[in-house]
Amino acid sequence: MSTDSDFLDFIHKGYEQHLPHLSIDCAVFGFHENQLRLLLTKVIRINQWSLPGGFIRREESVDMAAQRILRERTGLDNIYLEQFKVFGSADRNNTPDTKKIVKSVDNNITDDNWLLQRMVSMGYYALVDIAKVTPTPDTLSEECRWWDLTTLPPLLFDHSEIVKDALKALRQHLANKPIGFNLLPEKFTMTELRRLYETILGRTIDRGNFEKKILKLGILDRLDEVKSNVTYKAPFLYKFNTVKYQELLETDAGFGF
Amino acid sequence: MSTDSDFLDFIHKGYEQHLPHLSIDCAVFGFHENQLRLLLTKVIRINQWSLPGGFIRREESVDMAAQRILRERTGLDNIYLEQFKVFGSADRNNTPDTKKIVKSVDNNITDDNWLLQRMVSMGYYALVDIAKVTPTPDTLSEECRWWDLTTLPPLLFDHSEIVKDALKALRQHLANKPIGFNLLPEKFTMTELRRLYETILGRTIDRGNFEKKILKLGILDRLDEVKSNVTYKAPFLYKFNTVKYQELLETDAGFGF
DNA sequence: GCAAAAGTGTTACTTTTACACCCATGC
DNA sequence: GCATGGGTGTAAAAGTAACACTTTTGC
Repeated sequence: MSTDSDFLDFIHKGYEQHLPHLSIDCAVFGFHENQLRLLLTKVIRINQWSLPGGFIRREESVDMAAQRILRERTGLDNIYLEQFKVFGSADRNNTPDTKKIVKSVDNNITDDNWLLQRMVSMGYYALVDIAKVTPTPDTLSEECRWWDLTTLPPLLFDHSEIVKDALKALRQHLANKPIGFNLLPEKFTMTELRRLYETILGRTIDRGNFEKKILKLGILDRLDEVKSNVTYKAPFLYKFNTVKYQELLETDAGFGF
Repeated sequence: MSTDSDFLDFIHKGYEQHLPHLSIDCAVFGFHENQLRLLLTKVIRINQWSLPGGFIRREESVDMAAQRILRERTGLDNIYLEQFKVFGSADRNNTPDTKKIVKSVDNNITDDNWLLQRMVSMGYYALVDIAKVTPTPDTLSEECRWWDLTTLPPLLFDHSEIVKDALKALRQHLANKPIGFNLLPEKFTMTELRRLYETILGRTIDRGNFEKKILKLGILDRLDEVKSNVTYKAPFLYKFNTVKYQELLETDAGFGF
């Protein structure tokens, strides 16, 4: 689907390969300089930003579709993904924009085109290490880049609501499961982890208490290594222990910050 | 859709009114004699039990569809409903049963019939006061009744997995939000409420501590009324305070039992 | 009186919170 | 030295868990 003719084919006959009326929208979160960031794509012609998204191929599961879509946007495999809500209003994508986008490619497209139909969207959020991502626009987009979550532009359709709900789900999950690590590089300091929690939960957390609490979970391994190039006492680096993490997930243990 | 010809019409042309490839499955929970119960429908011809479910009309939202479907099965309006997961495997309803059901009504139906296509299902769970429900089969079912959750029959498709996940979501939510009241009648005793929690969470809870904790939330009003016809000291009746409940939901307050 | 379950209180234990103290580093 | 942030400890407060004592009712 990289050439123009492939693209026209997708618009006209995409329903042969994809399920109609079903779409996926992903809120991809990253963390950089103590700020939560969101990956957005700029839709062609209408000059409007939207969440990365796509459709479900007839032979793939919904979860696999989300993984595939994000692989295309980020270059990453095995992304941490959570399907948090279904967006199913009858009129959520019934806006002039929808026609404008499609007709900008082929003005002969009729109103019964599959892309102009009602779409029920599966909302996912993803947590990624921002340094590993290569933002890549899709065929319907002219740009793909990170935005600071505090200064988002207006978004397509109900995508602002999706972001709001994704953030709510993320906060809820973060307070109950140790998922924050997915936003950090492999090695990180205790303060980096704490800043992440503070940013997402929107409040400060006592330094000493945070360290005690998170270490007691037993899911962090302290390395014999400190962060270099700092102008103060070099802090230890920690690594996330996947084995103990899995154990913790299964026990459903509380984790309230 | 009550006569046979309406039904044939639904099979042949239902896609005109409904979204294809999308279905809804509901795990409806009730509580009776200290047991959690589940509402099931028996599918015609194949002698198999399944979750109540249905399809989404083109003009209604997914949530409204779920409410409508359960209104038809239970006679109740404004049911407490939670969309907890999407079931989106590519082959989840690709079984001989699917054809058998549809072809039992009209043997001329072809494999491209909309009901035989892949279905992505929105999983909901519902909490109802079992005494208010009038179980009513739909056109594809010959029976609709309550089952004890501990002795469920084998279920259609992946419905057993849906039930398992619904129960998991219910446990998770119950421990964080005061939603259990939806399973009880308007007036209830403290012990009835505690038994409900014990049953769903699968463990005993100290009587005194439970009472203290739940009263401190301030969402229960003790009535000047006691339960009658008991052979022991008559316990007070309590009523659920909707106003305070809403406040609590908004504050996202913890509620860990 | 006795059994059963309600209503309430007491105490020990655990967890959380707030904050303090000293350490290492670069300027 | 001193400012900055790291690493660790402690004590008060809050919350939780275990259980005990009394009350009411029907038999």
